[in-house]
Amino acid sequence: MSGNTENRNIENHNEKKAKGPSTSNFIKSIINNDIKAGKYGGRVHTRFPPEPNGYLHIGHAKSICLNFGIAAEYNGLCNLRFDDTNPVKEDVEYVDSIKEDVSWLGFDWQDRLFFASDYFDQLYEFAVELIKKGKAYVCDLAPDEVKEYRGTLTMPGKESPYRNRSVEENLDLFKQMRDGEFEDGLRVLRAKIDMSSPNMNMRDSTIYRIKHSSHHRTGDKWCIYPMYDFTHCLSDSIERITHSLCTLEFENHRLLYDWYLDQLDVYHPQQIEFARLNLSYTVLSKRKLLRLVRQGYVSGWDDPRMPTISGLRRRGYSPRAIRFFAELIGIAKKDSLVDLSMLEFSVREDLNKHAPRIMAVLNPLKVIIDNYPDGHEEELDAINNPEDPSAGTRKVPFSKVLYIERDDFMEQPPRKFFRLSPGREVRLRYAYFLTCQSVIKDDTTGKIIELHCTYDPETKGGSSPDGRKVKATLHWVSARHAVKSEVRIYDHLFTIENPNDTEDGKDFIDYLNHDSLKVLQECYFEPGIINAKIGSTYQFERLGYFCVDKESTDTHKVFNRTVTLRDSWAKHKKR
RNA sequence: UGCCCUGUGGUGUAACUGGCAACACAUCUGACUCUGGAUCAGAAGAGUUCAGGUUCGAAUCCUGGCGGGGCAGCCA
Repeated sequence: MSGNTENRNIENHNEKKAKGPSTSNFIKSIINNDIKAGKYGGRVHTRFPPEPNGYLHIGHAKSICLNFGIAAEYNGLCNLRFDDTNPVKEDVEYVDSIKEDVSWLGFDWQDRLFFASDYFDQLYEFAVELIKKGKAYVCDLAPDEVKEYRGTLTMPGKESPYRNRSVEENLDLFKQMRDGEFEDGLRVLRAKIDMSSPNMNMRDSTIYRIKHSSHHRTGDKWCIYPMYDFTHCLSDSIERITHSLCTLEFENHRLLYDWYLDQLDVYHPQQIEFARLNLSYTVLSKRKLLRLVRQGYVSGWDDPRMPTISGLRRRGYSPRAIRFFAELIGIAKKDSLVDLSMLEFSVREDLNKHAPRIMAVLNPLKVIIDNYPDGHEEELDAINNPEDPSAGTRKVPFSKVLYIERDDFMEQPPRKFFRLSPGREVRLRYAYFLTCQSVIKDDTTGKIIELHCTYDPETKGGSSPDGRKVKATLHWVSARHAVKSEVRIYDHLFTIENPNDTEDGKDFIDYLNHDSLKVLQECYFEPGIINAKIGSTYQFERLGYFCVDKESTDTHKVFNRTVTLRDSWAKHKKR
C-alpha cells in the first residue's frame, strides 16, 4: 500500500518534469476502451481520405498526423485513400501533390494507396442490393423539385411521387442510368429513409447521380457517380477501417454512415469527428485558398505566405516542425482558433537544433576599421551550430571594411540599447572588439553613410585579455568577400486574427495585408553561402531562420525568411 | 423557433469517468551567455458559461437558461 503511494509520487514527480504537450485526447480514450472491450479484435486501422481537388494545407496536416500517428501508436495501419467521386472537380495534378505532401510530412502508406474509384464496381453492386431490399429508388424529380420536396430545417419534407416504384422498375431504371440512357440531372438513385427526419441527411439522400464526365482514373467507364456518404462508409468498410476520423461538419452524416452499413449488413467501422484547425491571421479553406491563387493575391499554391504544405515547405518549415505542431495543438471537438505563435514556436524549436548558423547582413551599414591594415585579411573560426557540436566549424574572412546591420547602430542610443553607438565598444562575433569613432553622413539627406571605427587587436577571437566586457555582439560580413543576394521577408497574409469572421458586407479579401511581402535586394552574406542548396535552411545569426528559395541560381541566391528569432529587444522597442 | 455538437487562464489542450484545476504557447522577472538566440530558475493569470439540484465532496452527474458551431448540393 505504502509502496504504491510512493510509486505514484515518483510518477507524479516525473510527470511534472516531463515537458511537451499532453498526449491524451478523446479519440485515444475511445480507442483504448474499444481495445479493452475487444472491439475489432484490438485492431486499429485508420485512413486519410482527401479529395483530389486542391492542395493540402496545415489543417490537413493535423488530420494526417492524427490518422497516421494513431495508427503508429497502436501498432496499426493507416491508408491513403483518395475520395474521388466527383470527376468534374478532381484532377491528377492534385493526386500527385497530395501524395508528395503526405510523404514529405514523413508518413508512409506502404502498399495501401487506394481510390474510392477503385470500388465503383462494388459500390454499384451495393446500390443494386439496396434497391432489391426496397431501400433505394430511382427518382425523376428535377433538382429544384428535390429541393422543394426536402422541406426545411424546421419543416418536414414530403415523399417523392417516385418513391414507391417496384423493385423491378428501379433495377431497370438504375441500369439505364448506368448505360447512359439519360442526360445529367434527369434522375438520381435515392435512399428510402424518412422524409420527415429531423436530420436532413436522412431525407432520402442521393446515392448516385448522372454525370457524363470522364474521370481521371476510370475514364469514360461510368456516367453515374456515387455520392460521398454512400461511398465513404462503404470504402471504410471494404478497407476494414476501425476508426474513421473526420471533421465536425460530418457529425450529422454519421447517422447516414451507419444506416448504409446497417442496411447492407457489412463490416461496420465507427466514425469519430474532431474539430478542424483554424489558425490566426490566415484562412484554411480550399475555396478561399483557391481564390488567393486564382486572383493572383499570392504567387501560387506554394507561395511562402500560404498555409499550404507546399507553401510552408517553401517557407522553410520542416516536416518535423509541422508534426510537432500537430502534437502541440491537440485534438478536441470544440472549434478554436490556434495562435500563430504556436506554429512559430514549433519551427524555432526544430530549426534551433538543426539549422546551421551563418552571418548575413540584411540592411547594410558600412564600417571602416581605421587601425586595421589596408589590404590585410584573415580567416576566423566560426561555430556552425552551438546546439550541435557535430556540425563543426567554418572559416569566415575578415578585413578592414565590413558591413553591419543598420539596426545595430544608433547615434543617440536610448536606454537599454546595448549595441553600437559613438564611442561605444561592442564585439564583432568571432572577431574583435570594435569601437565607434565617428559617423559619416550624407550632407543633404542626413542619412548615415558609414562608420569609422577602431578595433583592439588584443581581442582576437572575441575576448579581451584584460577581462573587460562588452554588452553586445554584432554579426558582420567582410565587404570585400561578401556575396550579395536577395532576401524575402514575409508577414501575415491578413491584418486581422480571424479573416473568416468579417464585418458585414466585407470579404476576407478586404483584410489582406498588403505588406506581407518585402523584398530586400542588397543583402550581404558570408562567401560560403554560394554553395547553399535550394530548400536548405539556415539561421542568420541574431536575425532568424531562412530558407533557400527555388528561384535561386548558382550566382544569385534568394532566401525566404521562415521566422525571426525570439527578439526581446524588438519586444522592448514596441512598448 | 427543428435536430446534432460544443462552452476550462489571453490562446490551445489535460484532469486516470466525482477528490486541492495541470501542461504548453503567449506575457513578465531574474540567472547565464561571444546570437538581446538557446538554456535555466521563477512570477502573474482560470475556480471551469450562468442558475438551481444530487453528493461529505462536482469542471465531471441531473434540470433549466445563455453563448458558439454545423445541417435544407445531383459537393466532399
